Formats: sequence, structure tokens, C-alpha cells
Amino acid sequence: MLRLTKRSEYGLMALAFMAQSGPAYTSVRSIVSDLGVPRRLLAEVLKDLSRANLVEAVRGPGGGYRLTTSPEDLSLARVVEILEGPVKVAECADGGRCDLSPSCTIQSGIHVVAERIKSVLDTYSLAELAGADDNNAVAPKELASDRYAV
Amino acid sequence: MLRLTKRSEYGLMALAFMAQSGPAYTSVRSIVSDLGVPRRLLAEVLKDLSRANLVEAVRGPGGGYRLTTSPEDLSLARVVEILEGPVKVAECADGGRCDLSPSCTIQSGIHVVAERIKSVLDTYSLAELAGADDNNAVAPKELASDRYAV
DNA sequence: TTGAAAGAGCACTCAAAGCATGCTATATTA
DNA sequence: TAATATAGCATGCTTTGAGTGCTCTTTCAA
Repeated sequence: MLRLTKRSEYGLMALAFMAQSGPAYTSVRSIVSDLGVPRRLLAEVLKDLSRANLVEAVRGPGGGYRLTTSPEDLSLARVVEILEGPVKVAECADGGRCDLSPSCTIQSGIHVVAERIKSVLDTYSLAELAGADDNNAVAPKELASDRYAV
Repeated sequence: MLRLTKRSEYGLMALAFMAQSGPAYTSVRSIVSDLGVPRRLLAEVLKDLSRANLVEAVRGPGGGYRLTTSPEDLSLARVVEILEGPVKVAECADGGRCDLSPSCTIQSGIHVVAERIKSVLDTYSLAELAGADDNNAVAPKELASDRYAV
């Protein structure tokens, strides 16, 4: 429960991948072949991220996607909100109005919880996400050269 | 996104209601009529909570449900895990294994996020949830007499 | 002893959301 | 101009959550 959607999962995976790949353009093809996520779906996700200017797209040979921001400055909240809309723990939590019941007493409490959860996502950056297990996950290839190579 | 299910929502509402109603038994009927939630569904939720010993049930006239714990000692995490299973932000988050991809680098990062979210729920009690807006929500009836009557 | 109140148990339907996919068009570079 | 890569579009499948009706059993009170 409290699950993120696949969209977010794939999006975050791709962004982390790009963060580790450095400033070069990364094609959907290469992400798909490395991460094994559904091609079509990932393309849509990246398109959305591109519309929101988190990444920039370049077509043609040698093209692909690239981060527009430094991974340190990109919060998970930002990404997730783009891909699945605002954080909403329950109906109530949304502005404090619970249409269900006038005598519902948990509205503001839920709202507090929602804010705290959001702040968890707000304070966690893509850099942390991507770097959290750099000791085991980054292939010893030409990845991750210029970004956090120690 | 990151939404709780209705089961949790109704369950929390009912528990908060009971917390405010004091030590008397509260019938499903009365909860339904006050909170306006679907009767059948709420009954199932309460049954689950009863199986997990968060509430105790008494049948017959004058019966109903009652908290077995003090609201201060009951965390949201406990309730939510009973009603919808363990917190799981993404596939990855679950023990750090992402079957999707061996080269997925966000596993442990996601896991960290999941833990933080869980800890938000762990540190928020039913008492807080129920009391968070006691100033506006409690009907001026015979409710909420012995619990926070001031 | 009997009747009424209240939870317990059971199976099914409906709707929404998420997930996934194929194909064609357009842009860009070598 | 040929090859690479994103852009755009519509549709079907699957999962899961939400909701509901009815009957049985327990227990208290009259």
C-alpha cells in the first residue's frame, strides 16, 4: 500500500540512469535494453518529463534524453507529482474537506500525515536516489564517470 | 497518488470515532449513521480490526466495538498495515530486490524512502489523528465526554 | 422462553485505474 | 537520402478496489 505507480517507478529508474550516465544524451532504446522496462510506457513517461522540462529531448541519430537539472536539485516529489499528480493520502487530505461526512474528525489529522509524507519526498533528491547503492549497482562500464566518481 | 484505500480511510474514521466515544461499545449502525460510510464495507473493516485485536466485539443488544488499546498507543502504521498490508512504495522497496532489472540502481534509495514514510505512520497515533481537529468536528452531543473535554 | 439487537460469514458485480502495446509521422544528423 | 530517434494517437487487458444482500449465530432483556 501507499504504492507509487509503475510510471513513477520507471520514470525514477530512467532519471537515475541518466544521472549516472552523465551529460550525454541517453536514448530510450538504451534505457530499455539496460533496465528492461516496457519500451512504449517508458517513452510516454519520458515525454511527460520532457514536457515538464525535467529532461530535454533531441531527435535523430545520437539523440535521446538528458537531464536539465542537476540531480541534487531534483526532488522525488517533483518527479512523482508530474507523473501521477499531487500527493493525496485520502480524500480528506485534500484541502481538509471530507465530503463523506460532516462529522468526520480525521480530516486535519490526515492532512498532517499527507504533508509529512510529501516532505519525505520533497527532501529526497534524485542524486540520493541514484547514489544510494552506487557501491553495488553501477556497472563497471563507462557509466557514472563524471558525476560522483568518489 | 500514494493514496490509502477506502478500507483504511473508513477504518481510521471509525477508530477515531470510537476513541472519541469513550469506553462504551459502539455499534456499526451508529458509526454508519454518524459518518455516512457504507455499512457493509465498514463491517468488514471492523471485523478485520477485531481479528487483529485492535478492537473487541460484543454481540447482542448494547453490543458493538470498543478499542482494546489506548489511542495514544495505536499508530497509524499498525492500522494501515492490518487493513492493506505492509507499506510498499514500489516493487523494489520490498527487501531491495527489483526483479525487473539487475541494473536498476534505485532499489535501496526507494527502500529508504519507504522506511521514512513508514516512520511517519509509525509516529502518528490514533489519538493525534482523532484529536487534531477536536475544535471543529466534534458534535456538541453526548460524544467526547471523558476523553478530551477541555 | 422468546424476541430483538448486533456482529459473523459468504460470493458476486461493477467501475476505475493502471499497464501495456502497434503503427505511423516528423525531425535530425551523418 | 538513409538511418536513427522522439512525437503522437487509440485501444484492449488485467488488477484491484468499492460496493452490496442475505442468512446465521450470539447475547441480552423482557
